[in-house]
Amino acid sequence: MPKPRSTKKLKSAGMEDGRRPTSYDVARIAGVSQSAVSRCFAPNASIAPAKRELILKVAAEIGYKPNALAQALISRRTNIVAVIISARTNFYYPEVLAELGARLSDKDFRVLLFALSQESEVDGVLDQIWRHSVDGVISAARLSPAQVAQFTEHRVPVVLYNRVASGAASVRCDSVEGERDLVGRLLAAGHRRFGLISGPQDNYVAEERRGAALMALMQGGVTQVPEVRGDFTYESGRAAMRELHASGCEAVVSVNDMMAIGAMDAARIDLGLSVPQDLSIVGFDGSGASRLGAYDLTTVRQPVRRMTDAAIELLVKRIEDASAPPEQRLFSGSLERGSSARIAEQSD
Amino acid sequence: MPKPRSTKKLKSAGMEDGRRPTSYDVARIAGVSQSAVSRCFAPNASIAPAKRELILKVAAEIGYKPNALAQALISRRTNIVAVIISARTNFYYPEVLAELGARLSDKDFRVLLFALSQESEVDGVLDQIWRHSVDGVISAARLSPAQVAQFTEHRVPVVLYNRVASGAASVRCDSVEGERDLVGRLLAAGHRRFGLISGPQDNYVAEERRGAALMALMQGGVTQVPEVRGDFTYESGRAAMRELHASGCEAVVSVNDMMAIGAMDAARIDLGLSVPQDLSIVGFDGSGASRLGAYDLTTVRQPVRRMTDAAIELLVKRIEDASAPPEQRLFSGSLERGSSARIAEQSD
DNA sequence: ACATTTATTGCATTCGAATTCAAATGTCAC
DNA sequence: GTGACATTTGAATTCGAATGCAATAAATGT
Repeated sequence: MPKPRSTKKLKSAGMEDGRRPTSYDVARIAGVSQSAVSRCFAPNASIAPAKRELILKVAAEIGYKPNALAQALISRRTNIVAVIISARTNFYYPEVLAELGARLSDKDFRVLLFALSQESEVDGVLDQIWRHSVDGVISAARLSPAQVAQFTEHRVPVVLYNRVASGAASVRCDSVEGERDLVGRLLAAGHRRFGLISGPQDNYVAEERRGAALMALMQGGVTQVPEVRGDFTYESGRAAMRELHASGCEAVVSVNDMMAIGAMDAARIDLGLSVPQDLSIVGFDGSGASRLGAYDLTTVRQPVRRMTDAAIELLVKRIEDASAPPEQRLFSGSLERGSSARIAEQSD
Repeated sequence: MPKPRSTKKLKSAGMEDGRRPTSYDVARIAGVSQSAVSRCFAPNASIAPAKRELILKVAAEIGYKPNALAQALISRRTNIVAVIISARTNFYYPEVLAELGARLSDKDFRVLLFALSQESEVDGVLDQIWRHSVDGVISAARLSPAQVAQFTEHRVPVVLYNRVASGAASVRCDSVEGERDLVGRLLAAGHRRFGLISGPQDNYVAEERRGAALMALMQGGVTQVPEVRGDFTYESGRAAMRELHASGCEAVVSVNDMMAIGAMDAARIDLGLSVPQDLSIVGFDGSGASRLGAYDLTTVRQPVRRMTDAAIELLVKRIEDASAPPEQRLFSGSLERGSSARIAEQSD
C-alpha cells in the first residue's frame, strides 16, 4: 500500500519542499532581482560590491548552487568533455583515463565517459554525444571518416588519442620510430630468426606497429617472419608464443606489452626456455605490468602524461577558438631496457 | 547603429545557421505544433499514428535529435549517473569501471566520471554532482557521514561500492570471511610465523581486511604478527616484504594483490627465497595481475560482475522509487588456489 | 439525430539561469 | 547647478522540450 506522499501540496510553498533553491529564491530573500543573482556568479558582470556580498551571503545560507543544466541550456556551454575509450584500452591503460580525468577537472571540465566493449557501439555513442551538447570529445576509439565528418557538422572539436583521421586533431606515440629502435637493436645484437605477435586487423595501433616492425626487419634483411595474431590479451600472447615456437624463432616482437608478457610465460612455463638467454621478447606501451619484477620487459614506453596533456591542450584550444585548425602531435616513446631481451646499446 | 544580426530573422527561418534543429524546426516543416513533435518522442503520449509517421520522417530528414539538456531541465531527469572512483581503485580494477559503464549504458544511463587522486577531493566532486542534478551516484570512494547526509538532503540515491555507511545502500565483498578462509588454510597447512602487509589507515577496505586477518590469526593462536603498512602499490609491497623478512616469517598476508605480487618479487629477487617453499604469500582481490603465470597468486577473488550488477540494480531501484529503503548486499569472494602459498584443502 | 465518451491537437506555461536593453543612479568636471 | 559619462539595476526575453488544459474532431451509444 502506497503511503500518502505530500509532494504536491508543498509545491507552491517554494523551497520548503526540499527542492534545490534557485536564483529566484536567493533574489527574493536578498530583495534583489534574479539578474543580480546571476551576475554574482558570472566573471565579468557589473554588480555593486556591497550587493554582491549580500547576495553571496544569502546564497551560502540557503545553499544555492547554480543549476548546471539551465546554465548550459542558455549559454551553450556544458563544460563537459566526452571521453570515448575502448574497455580494452582502459584495461591496459587505466593511467590514460586517470590522467585525462585529472587534467580535465583542473580545467573545470567534467568527463562524460563512454567505455565501449565493441567498436560498433561508436555510432550510438556519437548520438548520445550530440544530444548532450558536450563542448568537446577525446576519442581513443577508431572513428570512420564519416564519423569524423559528423564532428565537423556538429561543430564539436575532437582530439584522437593514438589514432589518426584526416581533418581531425590527434595525439599519438610514434610506432614507427619505436619499432625501428626495438628491431634495430635486436638485429644489432645478432638476432636473425624473428617471430611477430600482432594484433587485431581492425585495430589501428596494432596494424601500425605491425607494419613498422616488419618494415624495420625487412630493412635489416629479415624477410621471413612467422606471425601470429592475438587480441591484445595475456592469454592470446601466451597462446601465440606456443604457436610461434614451432618456427624456431629466437626473438619475438609483440605489438603490445600484455601479449609480450603472455609470451614470456609461455616461453618459461610452457616451453621451458630461458628468457632472454634462449629467447628475446620485446613489447610496446610501457604499461604498468611491464615493470613487474618477474617480467621486466624490454619495451617502448609511451609518454602518457605528455600525451594526455597535449590532448587536452589541443582540445581546449579548439573549444575556445572554433577556428583553430586541427593539429596533429606525434610523441616519441622511450626505450626501456628491461631484461626480457638481448639488445644492443644502439641500433647501429 | 544596431548591427544587422540575422539571428532574429533566422530564428523563424530556422536552421540555416548551422545550429542543430529543434523541435520547432520539425514542427514548422511538418506543419504541426511543437507539442506534437515532443509527443512523438515520449513513450505514452497520445498522438495519431499517421501524424507520428510524418513527424518522425521529417525529424529523420533534417537530423533532429531531442536536446538532452532541455529535456533534463524540464523533466527533472538527466539519465546520468555519477561514478566516483579513486584513481587507485581504477588502476587495480579497470574491470569495475568497464562493467559499470556497460551495464549503465544498457539501462540508458550515461556516466559522469569523477576519478579522484585524493579522497579530499570528494567535497568538490559532490558540489559538481549537485549542480548537474544527476539521477544517482555510485561511489567507490569513502564518504563521511556528513557527506552521506547530503545525499539524503538532495534526494539523490547513492550506492557505495566496497564501502559502508549507515543510511546508504552498499555492495561489497566480504573481507572477514575471505581473510578467515585464507588465514585458516594457511594455519591448517602448518604455518605459524606470519607477517602482515596492511594498507593505508584511512582506507576502509584495507582496515577491514587487516582486522579480519589479525582476528583470524588470533583465533588460531597467533598473536605476534609483525606488520608493515603499504599503500596498495607494487613497490610498497616489495619494500614491505624486504622489511618483514627480518622477522623471519614464513607466511605473508597482504591486504591486496598488487602488494602481494610486490612481496613475491621481493622474496624471489631481492631475498633469494623460493615461493611457496620458503615462504607462502596470499593476497586479496583476484585482480588481473594475480593470474599472471609468473605469480599465480593465491587470493580471494571478488565477484566483480555480480557486484557491479547488484550496485546498478540497487541504484536503479532507488531512482525509480525514491521511497525504497537503502539495501546492503554482501558478496562472498571465491578462494583462488594459486601456487604462491602452501595452504590446506580446508581451513579445518 | 443527439448525447456522450474518447482520442488528438495546439496554446500557453514551465524548468532555471544568462543576457540585452533601457532606465536609474551615481560621479565628476566646470 | 548642469551636462557628460560610467556604473548599477531590473524587466523581459531566451535556450529547447514537456505537459496541463481546453478545444476540437472522431467514435460510440441509445
